[in-house]
Amino acid sequence: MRLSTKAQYAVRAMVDLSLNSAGRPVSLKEISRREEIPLNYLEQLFYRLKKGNIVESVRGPGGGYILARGSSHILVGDIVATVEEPLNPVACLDEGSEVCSRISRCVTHDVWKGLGERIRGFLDSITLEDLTREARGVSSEE
Amino acid sequence: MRLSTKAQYAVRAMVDLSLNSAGRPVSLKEISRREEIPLNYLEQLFYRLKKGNIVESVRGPGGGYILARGSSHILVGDIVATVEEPLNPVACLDEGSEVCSRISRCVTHDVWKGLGERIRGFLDSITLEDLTREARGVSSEE
DNA sequence: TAATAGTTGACAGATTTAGTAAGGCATGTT
DNA sequence: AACATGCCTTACTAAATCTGTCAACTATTA
Ligand code: FES
Ligand code: FES
Repeated sequence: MRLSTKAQYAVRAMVDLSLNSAGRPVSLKEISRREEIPLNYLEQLFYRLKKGNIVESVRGPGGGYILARGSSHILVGDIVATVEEPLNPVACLDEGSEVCSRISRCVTHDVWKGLGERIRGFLDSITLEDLTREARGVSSEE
Repeated sequence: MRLSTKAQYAVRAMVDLSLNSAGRPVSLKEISRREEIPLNYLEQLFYRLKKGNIVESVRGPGGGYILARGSSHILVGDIVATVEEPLNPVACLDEGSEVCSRISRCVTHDVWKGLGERIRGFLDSITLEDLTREARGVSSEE
């Protein structure tokens, strides 16, 4: 029941982006340095994030990425779902999949379905703005 | 964010066990046949389930497994946690692990921690009895 | 036109998972 | 006592997934 590092990296990178973008685009190079995430790996992640309409890119010198919308409208669940395709606990929930077993029409199916809904529900209850605000608070504390 | 087949098999097998044990022990051979789960694989699972005090074994001919306590006191979360050791979404929650990054003392950490708690909370809210009852209902419906 | 920075696909190494194999042990039956 | 049943335990392998790297390309701006 592990989240992939993709998801962890993506969320951290998005917080970093939101935190350090003062109107201007932020390059992956910067994020890579600050967050210690391999640049090439970040590229893959942002490729997906862009296709998921979570960020927009600005090409050329001085370019980079910017948020596609206000951070209060970007949910952690969006980021995770975009980068880690099917957020379902079991394969049969994915799309055109068959039932896993015949016993009583698979009672356990509903359990996993409910679990998936809880997971999504929780991650969708947190916005990028929440994390950014918290990050600012934490770094000035102590 | 996938559950291992271990967890899926284990829960299904436990429902099967609870459903088919009328006081007498149920052999893994039976469960294996009914649920179409490889016998050797089941043995591994029940080895753990026994160590987790969820089932008890009866050796010798006519032996098998029985529930260690009433099905209303066995939580789905117990089964999953026993068979799929650390139920945490990220490694740093496990035990003696280091912090994943230094940015602002890792804001995302609390998110994953909360997620783990939700997952456990949900799975702990369902008992084996719930599933057994449902299984009985479903098979007679329709 | 040269430098910057994003875009995209291919690929390899490491790790994890799923499943198999095999031998041993305990218990009850004949 | 011998045998059959069925649990107990470890070891191993094949397959899938995950993580990260490489390399070549395209668009933009100074
Ligand atoms: S059919 Fe979905 S868990 Fe069995
Ligand atoms: S330290 Fe736990 S997620 Fe970063």
